[in-house]
Amino acid sequence: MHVRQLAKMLGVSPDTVRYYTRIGLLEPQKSIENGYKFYSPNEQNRLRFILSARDLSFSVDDIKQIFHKADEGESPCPTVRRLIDNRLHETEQRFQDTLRLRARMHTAVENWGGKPDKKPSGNVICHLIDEFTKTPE
Amino acid sequence: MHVRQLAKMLGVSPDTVRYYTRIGLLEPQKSIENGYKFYSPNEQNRLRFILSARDLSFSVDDIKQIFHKADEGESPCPTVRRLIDNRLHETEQRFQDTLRLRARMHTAVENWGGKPDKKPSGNVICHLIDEFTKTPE
DNA sequence: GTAAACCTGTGAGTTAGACACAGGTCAATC
DNA sequence: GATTGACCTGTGTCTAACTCACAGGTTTAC
Ligand SMILES: [Zn+2]
Ligand SMILES: [Zn+2]
Ligand SMILES: [Zn+2]
Ligand SMILES: [Zn+2]
Repeated sequence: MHVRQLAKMLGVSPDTVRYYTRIGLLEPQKSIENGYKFYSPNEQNRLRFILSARDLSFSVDDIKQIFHKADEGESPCPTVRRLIDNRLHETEQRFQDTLRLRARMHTAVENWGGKPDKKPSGNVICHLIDEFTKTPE
Repeated sequence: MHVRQLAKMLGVSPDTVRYYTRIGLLEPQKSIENGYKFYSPNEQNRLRFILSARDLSFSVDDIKQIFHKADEGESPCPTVRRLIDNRLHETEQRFQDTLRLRARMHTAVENWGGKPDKKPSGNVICHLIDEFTKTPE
């Protein structure tokens, strides 16, 4: 199975498969004849796993660590539990940040609704942005 | 005013100021004597504006466009209104994505709480991740 | 046989800075 | 005046997770 077919089967772009291959997450056999990469059922399964882990926000480096454990025959579960704790904290942080940002942006747009356009002058580059920042209440 | 002093005054890292300078958002005068960059009050004001815009999620490229308008004496306000609409959609998308991800992760961690560690076998690399993906209900 | 359509691997580009580092500058000594 | 050490500078390189560009190889249709 070549890169495009595998990509289509699992619903990702060929470039994504190429990327995972390039960094060593996938190790297809290389055809001597034309240099094309051939993905065995085992590699297909590995990609499936990568995508499952990705959907839980595991990073590529996390997945490398998980594979490393599994390839040595050890249980990757402790690693997985430890890693997802980090990712959970990150996600919570990102969630809170995005929540705050969204509120700020909504407030700004509402404030700007009744304001006219103005040309820049003196220190004021855009009065919308300048004034919104200076009066945050 | 040199890079470190300016950075400290506005609460960002010197590298951030250097970055904005490198990409042309700031244009300090260059001392002929020692090559150090000198930031005038006008440049200081520009950095203040950059940081205000950044806090509303305007990208560096957005800010370039805003500066371009303002430098030509035109009102950047229409540009600003158009750009923030895009950023608002992006932020909303990111918010929803993060919300969903957070729920998925919480569910996963709860499911994994009562499960033992297992060694990899056959097609299963990590049963926690594999089984969670396959039984999403 | 040839032309077009399709596919491949590799190299480079993307964001918004962070980090490393060789060297320049400045104040306080001696 | 020379020297030491602390501090500061610009420039080059690196990051995550891909996406895009591109020269060339392969397959199919006629
Ligand atoms: Zn496991
Ligand atoms: Zn924790
Ligand atoms: Zn404006
Ligand atoms: Zn809209």
